[in-house]
Amino acid sequence: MAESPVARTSEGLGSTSPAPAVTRAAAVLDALAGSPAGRLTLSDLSRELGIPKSSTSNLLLALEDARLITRQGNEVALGRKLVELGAAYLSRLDEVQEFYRYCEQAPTLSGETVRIAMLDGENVIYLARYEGHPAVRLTSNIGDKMPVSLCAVGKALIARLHDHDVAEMFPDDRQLPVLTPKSLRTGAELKAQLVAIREQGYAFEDEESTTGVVCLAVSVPTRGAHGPSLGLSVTALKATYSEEQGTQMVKELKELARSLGNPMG
Amino acid sequence: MAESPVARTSEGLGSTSPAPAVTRAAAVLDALAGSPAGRLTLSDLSRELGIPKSSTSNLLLALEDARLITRQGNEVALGRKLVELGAAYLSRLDEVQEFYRYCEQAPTLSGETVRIAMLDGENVIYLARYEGHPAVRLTSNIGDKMPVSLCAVGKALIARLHDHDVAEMFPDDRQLPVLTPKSLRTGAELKAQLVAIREQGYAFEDEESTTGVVCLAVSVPTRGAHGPSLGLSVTALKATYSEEQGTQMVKELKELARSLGNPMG
DNA sequence: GGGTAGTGTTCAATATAATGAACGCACAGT
DNA sequence: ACTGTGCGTTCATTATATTGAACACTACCC
Repeated sequence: MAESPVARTSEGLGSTSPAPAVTRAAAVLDALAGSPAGRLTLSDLSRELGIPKSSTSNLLLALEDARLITRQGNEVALGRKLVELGAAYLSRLDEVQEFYRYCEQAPTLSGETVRIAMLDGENVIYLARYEGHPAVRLTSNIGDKMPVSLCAVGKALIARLHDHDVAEMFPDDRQLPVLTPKSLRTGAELKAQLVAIREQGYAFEDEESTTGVVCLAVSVPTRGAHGPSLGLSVTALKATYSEEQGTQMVKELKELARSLGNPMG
Repeated sequence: MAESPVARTSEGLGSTSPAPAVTRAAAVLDALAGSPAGRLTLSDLSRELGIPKSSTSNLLLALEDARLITRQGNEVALGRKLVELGAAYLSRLDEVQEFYRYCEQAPTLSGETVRIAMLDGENVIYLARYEGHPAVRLTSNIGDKMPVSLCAVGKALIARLHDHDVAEMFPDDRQLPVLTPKSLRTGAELKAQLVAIREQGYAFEDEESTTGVVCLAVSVPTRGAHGPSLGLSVTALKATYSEEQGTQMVKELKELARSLGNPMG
C-alpha cells in the first residue's frame, strides 16, 4: 500500500500538483478519515503517505492551526472545523430544506423513515434523515457512506448514469461488497437490475444491506448545471411492509423528486 | 469585515506559517463557508484574502482536485468531501452514539427535543439532535453555530471555564449579539448568570434566542484528556413548559451527562 | 544500566512553489 | 464596431518551502 514496486501509477502524488502542500494536506485528512481508530501519529502519516517526517510535521502544524486537525499527545485526529465546513456545505443545498418540509406534510411519508443521499463515486452519502416513525431507528448517520450496490438509493442513482460509465465502474465479474445473504454479488447482477429500475422509475432493495429491512428509492433529476446527483429513499421493516403501502410511498417519493428537480419548486 | 483600516492585526497571515499553502487553503474554505451565498469567484477570494490571483488559481486547482471545493463556471463552492470529513469526525465521537441510545430510553427526554453540542471558541456547534417530540421541529441543523451567550448550552459550557478566561472573552462592556428582546446584552449580564448556573448545575434560557422557546442545558465533564467540551440541551415551548417537567428533564440531562463523562459509562 | 526502536524536532542547502506583469477572453456600454 | 472592465490563465524570475541527516527525547527490554 505504501511502496509500488516498479510502476509509478499512483505513487504519492500521481503527477505534480499546482500546490503540493495542499494536496498532501488533503491526503492527511483522508488518511485520518479512513483510519479505523481515527487517530494516527506523525510517523504513521509520514510512512503511509510517503511524505518526509519533517514535511509532515510542517503540514500538521498548519492543519492544526486551521483547526482542521487536533493533536492529543502524539496522536493526530480530525478537527472540529470539519464539522462546521461540512455543515456549511449542507446548509447551501436548498434541497435538504425542501426535503424536510415535504416529508412533514406528506400523507404517507410523514410517518416513515426517509433519507436524502448524494452520489459520490461508487458510494452514496446520506445528507439528511427524516424520522417520522420512531419504531424504526437507523444506525446510519448523516455523512455516512454506503456502496451503491448495497442500497436502493445507490441503485436508483447509478441507473441514471450512461451504460458506458456503469460498465466501466462495474465489470460483469467485479466482486461487490456483501453485507447479507441477499446482497448482490457481481457487477452483472447489479447491471441486470438497472433496466427494471429505469422502466419503473424506482429501485427496490430487499434485505440487501440489513436483514429484515427493505428500501424504496428514486433519483432526483439534476437541478442546475453541476449540482450533485441526489436520491431519496424510504426504509421499512419487511415484516410490516405491504405492496400497496409501497406503491403510495413511491408515488410520494416521485413527487418530492420532481419538486426538488424544479428550481422553482 | 474585509478591509482593516490601518493596523495589520490579522492582515493576511498573521505570522509566517510552516506551510503557507495549507494555511491559505484553509482560509479559502473558511471564506466560502462564511460567504452568504456560499459561492465566490477566484477574484473574490484573491481580493478578500489578499492572495495574488495566480496563487489563488493554484490553490483552487489543488483544492478542487481533492474535492474540497467544486467549481461551477467561475464560481467556487465548498465540495462534498467536507461532508465526509465532518461525518468522519462525528463518527469518532462515541458520545454521540451514547447520546442517541440514552435519549431513546429516558422516561421524559425520549419525548422531547434534545441536542448535544460542543464548545468552539465563542460559539457552540450542534453535533446531533434527537427529536422525540414531532410538534417542536428545530430549524437549526447539525453543524450549525450559535454564539454562547444566546443559548442555554452555551451558558452551561462557559460556566465550566475559569473566571479568568471568561473575563477575557467577555469584558463587562462587551456588546453581545441580540436575537430577541430577552437576549443578554453585555458581558456583565452574561457573567452574572454563571454563578447561579454553577450552583444549580444547569443553565436556563428564557426566550433569549427564539421567542416562545425555552431551553435547559447541562455541561458534560470532559472525558479523556483533550476531548471537546460537550453540552446537552432540551428545547421546549414556553407555552407548555412547567417547572416540574423542567426538574425532571434536568435530572435526566444530568444523568446522561454523568454517563457521558465516564468512559466506562 | 546500556542498548535499541520508537517518537517528534531542528537546521542549512537546494529544489520548488509563489509571484506579478502581460496575455487572451467575454461581456456591457456608448 | 470599438473601447473599458471584469474574468482566469500563462510564464520566467525570485523568494521560499521542502528536504534528509543528525539530534533530543521517551519507553521498553534484556
